[in-house]
Amino acid sequence: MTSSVSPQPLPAGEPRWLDAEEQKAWRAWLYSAQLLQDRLDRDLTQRTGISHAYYEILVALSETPERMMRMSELADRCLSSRSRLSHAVSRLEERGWVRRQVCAEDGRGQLAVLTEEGFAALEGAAPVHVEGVRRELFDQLSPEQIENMRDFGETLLRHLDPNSLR
Amino acid sequence: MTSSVSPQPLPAGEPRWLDAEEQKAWRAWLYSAQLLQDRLDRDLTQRTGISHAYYEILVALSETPERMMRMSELADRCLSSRSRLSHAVSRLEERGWVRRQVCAEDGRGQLAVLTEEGFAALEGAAPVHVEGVRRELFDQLSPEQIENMRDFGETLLRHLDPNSLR
DNA sequence: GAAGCATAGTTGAGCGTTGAACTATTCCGC
DNA sequence: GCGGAATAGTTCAACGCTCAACTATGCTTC
Repeated sequence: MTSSVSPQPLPAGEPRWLDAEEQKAWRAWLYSAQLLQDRLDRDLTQRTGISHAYYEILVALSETPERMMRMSELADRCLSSRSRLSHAVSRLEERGWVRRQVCAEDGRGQLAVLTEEGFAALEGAAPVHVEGVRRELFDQLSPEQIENMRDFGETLLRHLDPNSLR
Repeated sequence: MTSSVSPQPLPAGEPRWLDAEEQKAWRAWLYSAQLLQDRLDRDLTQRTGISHAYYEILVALSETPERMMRMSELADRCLSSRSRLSHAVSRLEERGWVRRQVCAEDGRGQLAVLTEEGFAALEGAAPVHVEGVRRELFDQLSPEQIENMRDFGETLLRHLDPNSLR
């Protein structure tokens, strides 16, 4: 958290406070999202030694034909800042799961490449991950609720990040 | 992330992989949740100097009659570990927004007390926070989608944390 | 009332994230 | 092809979080 406060213009007039029903809806979403992410991350980390953040990086790389990707593209794909991704890839390099390679077409660029060891680690973690998502999310919801979840997510994504609905 | 891997029993048999539609629903939820939390936290932090985590602590304290709460109760309310909350309260103490006070009924306990300065900081941040939640969330959704969001959240909360539906 | 155990909270070290400053390369206009 | 702007990625320092170890108080049972 930076401490520099730059007060930007807020809409004038009384704040549009949430009423009791809106509060409940907001809290239900916030708490469920935090608890679910926390539970899945904890479960995956404890069982496989791979945090959800690292898992996402490995998945992204594994889904490309050559199992490699430009650093910036990988950062976007993982909703990560470049700095954060750079640190994370360094740590994955130490584990021998990813290596860096200068990009042939652009001398400024780097490619993150998934190693065989990295792919094996991902193969080990994937069943644990999918089982967690099933157990904590899909198994708890009706088909209609799942459809609503998707509709809700896609609506928000259109607003938050128009480029992310690939 | 700890690196100690303790392989616990997974259900035997083939993993129940997600099909294409399930993948889309899962990703829509995950990305929207991450982007929304990120956007709200960033916006609040930049405009007020108060992160969402700190904001939640101040709100919890402000909602009690005496503007004070036991550390553990506050941790539960904020979906926080005790350690995390203890660190956070220390940092809020440095800002003069919270102070600690030994609990009269239980010598082991501590009360976190919201100071006048802390309350003032909260009053300044609240309009910014609610405006963010409106702009990024409620304003993007139909009444039906809002109802679905609540239903979804409450369903998950019953599974994840049966005590959290006050 | 002492021993053993449970509970409340803090501390410290290590890891991860953040935002700003920095290096290196490429692109653009002339 | 030169100078300046833009882009790609890394590094650093400060902050925050996690887990485990620790202190201190209260509870229970004999």
